[in-house]
Formats: sequence, C-alpha cells, structure tokens
Amino acid sequence: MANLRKAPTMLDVARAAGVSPMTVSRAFKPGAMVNDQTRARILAAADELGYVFDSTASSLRSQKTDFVAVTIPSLNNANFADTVGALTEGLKPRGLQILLGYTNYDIIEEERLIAQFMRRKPQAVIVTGGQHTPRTRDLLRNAAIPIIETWDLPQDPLGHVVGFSNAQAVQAMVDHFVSCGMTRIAFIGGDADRDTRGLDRRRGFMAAMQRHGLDDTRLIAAGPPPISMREGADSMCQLLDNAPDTQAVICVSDLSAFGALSACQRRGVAVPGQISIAGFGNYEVGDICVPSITTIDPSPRRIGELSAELLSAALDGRLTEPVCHEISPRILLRESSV
Amino acid sequence: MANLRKAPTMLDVARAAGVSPMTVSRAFKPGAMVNDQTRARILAAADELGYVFDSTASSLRSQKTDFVAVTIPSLNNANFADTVGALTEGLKPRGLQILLGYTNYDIIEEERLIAQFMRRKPQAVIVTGGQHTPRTRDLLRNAAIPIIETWDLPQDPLGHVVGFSNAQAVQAMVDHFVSCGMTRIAFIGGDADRDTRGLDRRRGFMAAMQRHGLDDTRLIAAGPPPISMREGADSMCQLLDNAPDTQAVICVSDLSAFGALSACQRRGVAVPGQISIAGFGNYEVGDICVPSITTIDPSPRRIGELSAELLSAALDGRLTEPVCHEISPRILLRESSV
DNA sequence: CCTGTGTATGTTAACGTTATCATATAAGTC
DNA sequence: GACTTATATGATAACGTTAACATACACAGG
Repeated sequence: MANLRKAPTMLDVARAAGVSPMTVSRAFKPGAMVNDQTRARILAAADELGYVFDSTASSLRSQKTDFVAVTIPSLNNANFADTVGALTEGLKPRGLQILLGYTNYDIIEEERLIAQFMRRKPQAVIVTGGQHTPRTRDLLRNAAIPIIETWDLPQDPLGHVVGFSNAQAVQAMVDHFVSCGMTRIAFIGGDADRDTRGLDRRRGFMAAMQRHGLDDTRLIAAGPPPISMREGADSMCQLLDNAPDTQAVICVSDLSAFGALSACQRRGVAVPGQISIAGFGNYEVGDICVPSITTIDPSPRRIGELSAELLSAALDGRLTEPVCHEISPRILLRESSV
Repeated sequence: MANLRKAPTMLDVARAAGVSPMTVSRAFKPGAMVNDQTRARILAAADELGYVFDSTASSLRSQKTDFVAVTIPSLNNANFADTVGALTEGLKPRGLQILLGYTNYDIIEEERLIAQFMRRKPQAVIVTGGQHTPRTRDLLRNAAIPIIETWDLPQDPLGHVVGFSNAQAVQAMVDHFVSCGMTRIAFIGGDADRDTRGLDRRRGFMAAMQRHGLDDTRLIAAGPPPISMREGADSMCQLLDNAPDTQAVICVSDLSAFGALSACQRRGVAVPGQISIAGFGNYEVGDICVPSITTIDPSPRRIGELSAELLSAALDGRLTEPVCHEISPRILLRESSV
C-alpha cells in the first residue's frame, strides 16, 4: 500500500509534462503566468504521479511559511474557540494556516510555546492577553513580524491590540446591580495569579464597589484556572455558608455562574428571588439554562474577525503604526438577575 | 524595534563561537555529540546574536518536519478538545507539534484540509471518524506515514484505529431503559448526513428498539451539526408536542440533552418523573446541572492518550500491523433517569 | 610503539523549491 | 519594418540546515 519508491518532486512532474521545473512551480502558484493548457497538462501529470507540493521547500526558498502562530489559554473554552474559529475563517482566503497552541493560563508555558513556534518562522503571531515573560517579549519583538494581543488592553503593547478592558466590563455590571438598589454584592473567582483576565475582572469589581462606597470584600476564591462549573458550584456553597445575606454575585465566567446557579438549585435558594447571579462570556449554557444567566458579551468571534482584518492589513504593509482596536462588551440582562 | 538587518543564521553563530556550522547544528540537537563547554559557548553566542533556529530548513534537509496533522469536526466541542489535549501532552515529549484543523463535520472540508496539511509533510495524520472522500483516502494512503482514525470503528480502516462503536454504546443505553420497564423511548438528533457519529448513534437506537420489538420511530430531527443546546431544546419541544406519552429520550449528545432538560423545565415537565433524559459524551454540564444527566462516557482523553502511544510505537517502527484499539464507553446513570 | 576505540569537530553536498534574470515568440504601435 | 509591450518559458543559483563521510586527537590494552 505504502509507496516505497521515493516521492515524486517537481522535477519528475516537469519531465512528465515536458516542461522545466520552474514552469511546474508556476503552475502550482495561483495567479502566476502560465499558459492555461500548459498548466492543465502539468496538473494532470502531477496528479498521475501522485505528486504532492512540498511547502517546506517552498517556505525555505521563498522565506514565506504562511503560518500564523496563535496561542490561547485553553483549548477547551468556547470563548477562545470562537475567536480562533473566526480567525481561521478570516485568514483562509489569504492561504494562511494557524499554528495553534494553548498555554494552560501559564506565561511560562506561553514562553515555551512561542519559542517553539518562532522556529517555524510564522509570518505573524497572535497571543491572548497582554502579560508575557521578558523572554517572550524579546522573542516577539525581535521577530520583526506583526504581533496582535487579544482579549485585553495591555499597558505596554507588543504591537497591535484587539481587546477590551475586563475590569471596565465588570464595573458596568456592578453599576447595574447597584442601580437596582443592591449593596451586598460578591465576586467569585479571579483570585489566581495565572489568570490575568480573571484578576482584571475581580479588580474591576473591587474598584466599582469602592467607588460606590460598598463592601468590596465578598470575594470567593475559586482556585487556579481553568475555573469551570464545578468550581463555581463549590464557591457558591462557600458564599451561601459565609455570607448568606449576599444579594448578588458576579462570577468570573458563565461556566462558574452556571455552577453557582446549580448549587443554589440544590440548596433551594431562589435565583433571582433570593440572590441574583451574573456571569461573563455569553456562553451558550447561560442562554439556555433555567433561569437564563445575565452576562457580559465580549464578542469572541468579533475579536477573531477584527484580528484577521488587522493582520491582512499589516501583512500588506497597509499599517504603519500599531493599531489598538477596542471592543465594547455588552451587558445581557437575563432571568438570573432582578 | 524591528531588527532591520538580516536575521542571523547558523553560519553567523558559528563565526561568533569560532566553530563550524555543523557544530552549531549539533549544539542545537539534544543528545548530539558536542563538548559541553563548546555547546555552552555556542548557545551563548546564539543568544547574544538573537539567533532563532530555522525548523523549515532543518525539516527540508532532514526530511523530518515533526508535524502531526490532526483533524476534528469542531473546535468548539469539549469532547474533541479533550482528545486533542491528551494528544498534545502525549506527543510533546517526542517534540511533535500538532497541526490542528476542523472540518465542520464535512468530509469535503476534511479533504481540503488534508490536502493542505499533506503539503506540510506531516509525519503522521490523525483524523476523527472513518468516513472520507476517495481523494482523502488516496492522499492518506499514498503518504506512507502512520494514519489513525479515532472516535469510530471504520469498516475499512486506513491504518490504525482508536475508537468505539457509537451504535453499540447507544444500544446499551436503550437496553438499560428497557430493563427499567420503559417502552416508549425517543431519540433526538443523528439525522444529518454529515455527522456520521450522530447517524451511528441513531442507528444504534433503532437497532436496539427493533431488537426489543419496540417502536423505533420516535425520532426527532435536530438539523445539521453542530447539534448544541438550542437544538436540543427545540427538539424536546417538538417531542413533547407530538409524542407527549414518551417515557424516555436519548439525545445525540449531553449538550442537546441539557437543552432538552431546560425545555422540560420551562414547560413544567418533571425530569425524570414524567420523562427520563440521557445524553452522550459526559460533558461537564451534564454532571453539574440539576438534575444531573445520565450519559455515556466515551473517554475522550483516553482516546488521545492511546493515539499518542500508538503513534509513538508506529514512528519507532515498533508496529508492523495496523492496530485497532477499541474503547468501551461506560454508562453513567445520574438523576435525569429513573 | 602500534592498534583500536571513543570523543569531538570539520568538509562537502544535498534536501525541493523559487527569486531573479534572461530569452523567445506573438501582438500592437507609429 | 523597426520598436515597444505582453505573454510564456527556461537557466542558474540560492534559501539554512544536516546526512554522510572524513579527520584529529586522547587514551586504553597488548
């Protein structure tokens, strides 16, 4: 079954089609100047021989890999998956292929990944978040390729940015609850050093509470990321035990919010009657569950689309200055809050 | 910021360290024979110059890319993400890098992806499912590299297999419900040609119902994949309207099962009092929600781990024959079924 | 002292493609 | 009919690395 003779190269195809290797090369490059009939003859010969174009050799010679390196904190997260999905669609027309890696919310692991990716000579790099190790920053800066940081508004950007302020988004949610007359509001998650977006969200919560002159110490630690439903449920149990008079709780994500909701249901705590719940991320579960969960929609697909557009512009040299594209997350009020 | 002079190569590092390029090459290859001090000197020089190893050139010369191409139906699916996660971990020690692509449950798109991936000369290919276009099969067979098909037990495997029978798994669930005395059982999803695993699950349902001499026509179409919570909820509404005497419903996945559960809750239908619900995949939502959802656990991470082990063996030449590793999905009985 | 063995390094050419330049023919301009 | 312009193809060398082979030296055993 496996073909034992050496795989055919352009030279073999060229001989079979009676042309030079250069013409074969052109035949495989869309838009190159080749006679239509010649091209057809070449492609037929290639097909006949079972020839497969060798991107490795092409990349080496042309110094264009058509790779875009992308890192996300976790593969198993619908938000980041949505961003990557939109990014993939957006880059497909340009023939760019994504090298996807996940960091496990760890900037040391991110450094390892980026170092590995840079060896593949990607034509651009898209990372999640704005916090990186010094070596990661060096590697990216020295590469002289477009860099995009997403899902955040970094203090000192490496290049372009497509993101939003996680802190500000949560502050808006606090404002909403306060405007509903609530004063005893808690926050679940955002306690782990590694999850910088989680930290920002909790910081936003605390800042807003302080601004309103309210108690900002109803913080429930959910442990190291990824924070998912189980952690949300456990945290809610803790909250109900330690601060039963809490009127509303904001969770670091919809997943933990759903876990929190489930914990309430198991304990017979009425949502939103007794306590209001809000999440972050507009995950499907929060839209479907009963009651549906109030959330903040950061438009993950939009982030991917905008990043793809930005990258296209940058690769075409249409960008002279670093661009910062700020997204405005929207609050979606649903059944879990009064 | 961007370094404008040409990026340094091994030759530059060699000059700086006072050795030949070949010694630099060896210094970057773990396990190669280089004097420890020489290596240290070389790595220091490389660091000083900002040298980044060029995998493209290395791959071309050595004919080893250290790429493994992997295709899954959807990025945004915790089951496949788990498999890919375990796969990544398992392949990391070997220095293999995953080229990940998703097919949108479409074998035409799979063909496009595989064709694109083969140009990168991966050292192995792992695909989801056992159904492929003829051209995909040709491309994979002719590549003379290890192939693994997962999440299925193909009729005519391309190479190795790590999977299970989706039909059989659902049959076991039907058997369970029947053993509980139920006779009016429905199935949601598995109607779309594109989702072959969904089709198999529905086929398994029908086969089991026939075997028990029961009505196998309580089938609710959920439309094209991906079938998620929304589709599950809509389908449940249809079921409750058209066959209100149904005693149990098996859903093509936990996501649709959760949607179905939510629909019941909105309509005031007691689960499992009035109707039992079962899903497939052991997604976290089914474990956390109230009531928790009876499901079938296909061990997605195990599939990834086994695939990684199989690949290691195959790449070491320790495998002479194609291997078929069958997983045994387990039924997890939970609160949503009597 | 010779030979064998292991360690450490160097030399040469090649992996398969394409950038670059050169060439050839056809078609349009005045 | 000489002169530009466009179209189509070929020849040559190079991208940055490493496989394969060669070399040099140290040290062991006889």
